[in-house]
Amino acid sequence: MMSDIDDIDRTILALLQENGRTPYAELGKAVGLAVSSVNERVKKLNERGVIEGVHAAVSASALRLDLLAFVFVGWNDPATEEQFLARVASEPAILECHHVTGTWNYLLKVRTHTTRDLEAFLGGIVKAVPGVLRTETLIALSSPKETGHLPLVPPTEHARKAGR
Amino acid sequence: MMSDIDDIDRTILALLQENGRTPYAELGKAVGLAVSSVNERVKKLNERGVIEGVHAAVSASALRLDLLAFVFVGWNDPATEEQFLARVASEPAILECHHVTGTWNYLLKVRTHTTRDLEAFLGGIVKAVPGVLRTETLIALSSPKETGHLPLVPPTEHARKAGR
DNA sequence: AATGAAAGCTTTACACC
DNA sequence: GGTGTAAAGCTTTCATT
Repeated sequence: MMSDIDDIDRTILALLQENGRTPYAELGKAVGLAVSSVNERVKKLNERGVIEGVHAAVSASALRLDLLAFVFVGWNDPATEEQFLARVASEPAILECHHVTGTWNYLLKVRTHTTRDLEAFLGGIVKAVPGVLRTETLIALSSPKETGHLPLVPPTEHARKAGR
Repeated sequence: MMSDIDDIDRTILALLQENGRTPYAELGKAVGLAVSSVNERVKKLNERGVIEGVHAAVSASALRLDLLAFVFVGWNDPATEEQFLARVASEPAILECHHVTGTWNYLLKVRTHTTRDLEAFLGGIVKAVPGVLRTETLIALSSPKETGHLPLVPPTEHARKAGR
């Protein structure tokens, strides 16, 4: 299959997920390949979209973005959705927006400096998007885990699951 | 102040958030500084922990991690928390774990291949951690926005807010 | 697909401002 | 703090297997 990801790719992905600037020499040592082979594999992982990008993780607290909130948003009129999504796209305080099952329409992950900023944000969402009827906000008191790192199951386990 | 982040730093952070491998020559052109100055600033941003790391973003769909779920977890006995957090730390399917306000204790963000894997995961959490009484799971049907990029307010706006 | 070697970039260190 | 320069390090390409 064209977009197959073998165990070597998984190891490379795991290392680059951890440190996106790991030198190819080090990746090569980890997987037992020459630098040029690693280069070719990484290039292909990028071309295939398996690697979507490399990004610096910036400290929220260093930016004083101390308030993390999850906001459920609901409406009755389906026409509300289009305007809501336009608002979501242009609002940098919204880190994530998920269409979820259950009684609510969407779940937002939002970072602001203070509760006052969050209040202003909530007012903005409800006021700026006609049709939004209700919101429910949960504040994150702490986040023991917060990573974008996907589970790259160890090669052996993966092989076992695939029935090999 | 020691950990002050000026407008030049913000521009650098915004560019590195977008592309963690932006060459210093390009960063320098964007902020009007020499390559060596950019190098020094980035070095300091790393040392100060403003940049927490650089990570490759791996495509969930390429790994067939097609199911994204938010799981609320609740218990009555406070002693449950310690074991729960140990379980969270060692479970790679859990991408995020937040201690939240409201009727639930924690909110988890979880990625699995299928509903079957999610079912196994939920059974594992409840069974493996004695004291966990209830869970509520929301499935993400789609995610119009999902970024770790923090809002780096434009320099002018920031300056205005700071009263300068 | 993988390899080593050469060429081309990028980062880093440093002397100076 | 910033700058340019030189050395070191990393990535990329390519002829070969």
